[in-house]
Amino acid sequence: MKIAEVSEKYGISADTLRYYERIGLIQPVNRNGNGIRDYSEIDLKRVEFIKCMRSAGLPIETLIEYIGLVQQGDDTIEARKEILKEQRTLLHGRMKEMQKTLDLLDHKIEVYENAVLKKEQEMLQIEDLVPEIL
Amino acid sequence: MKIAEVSEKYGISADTLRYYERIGLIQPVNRNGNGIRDYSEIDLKRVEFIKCMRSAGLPIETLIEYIGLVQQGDDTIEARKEILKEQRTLLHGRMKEMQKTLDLLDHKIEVYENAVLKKEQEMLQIEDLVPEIL
DNA sequence: CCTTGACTTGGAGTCAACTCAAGGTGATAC
DNA sequence: GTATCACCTTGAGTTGACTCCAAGTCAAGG
Repeated sequence: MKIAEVSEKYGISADTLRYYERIGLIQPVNRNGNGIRDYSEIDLKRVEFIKCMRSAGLPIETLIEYIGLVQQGDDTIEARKEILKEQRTLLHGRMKEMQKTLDLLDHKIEVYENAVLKKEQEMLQIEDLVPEIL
Repeated sequence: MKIAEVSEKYGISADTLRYYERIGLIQPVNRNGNGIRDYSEIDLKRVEFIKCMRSAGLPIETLIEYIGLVQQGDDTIEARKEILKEQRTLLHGRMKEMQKTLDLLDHKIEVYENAVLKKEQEMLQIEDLVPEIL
């Protein structure tokens, strides 16, 4: 699979895919005869994993460290687990913050909704008054 | 309340508080005789609101726009509501992404946990074997 | 009176994460 | 055979959000 298709498939720009590769966030992708990247199924899995982690805000540096450990083999399993656990904790914390914000947004929207309703009712009352004035 | 206390109270650096004020994210704070900021209760509420929104990743630009509308008075209620609704949708989307990532992290951690267990069991078996070899 | 320390300003510097640009190669379409 | 197109590389530029710096003011303590 060529870079444009991968870009399309995952919604990541080709520039970003190359960038990820050159900084070591994604392992080097195989090339066809002309030096053009040909993403394998495994490469796609890796892209998808990185996309998932990045979309949740895990820092690139941490992910590079993790990928580095993966490449070093089974002796690093414990270390990898620790990284993931730490990131899980951090992620969990951020989600809690976001939930608070979401609740506040909901509350504010509701307040605004009532404010609009109130305004509309006032308008109606004015309209209602018209016949009585007449 | 002086800037250092506000900074302490909310965990936002004094630099950032001044920065927020100069870009219009926080309305100008009253000064005492010597030009030193003296945060009122209302100012604190504003700081807290901004802190909450920023911690969830709402962009500064959007918040500036919102604050601008607030200052323009009641005619902007509808517009404000729309901004908040849009941000709520975006936030909701991000949280869903994060939940996916969290699930994946959980899964991977579990896999690693099992891998470690398996390794330990192998070790035990080797140890078990020793007496039989002897 | 002088120093220390918390505050002020405006502007510059930093950081993460892209994103773009310039210049080059090779396959395909006309 | 030449124009177009998608790809390549390296290095520079951009963006958002701070963060730091230099130079200055003021109040209080020794």
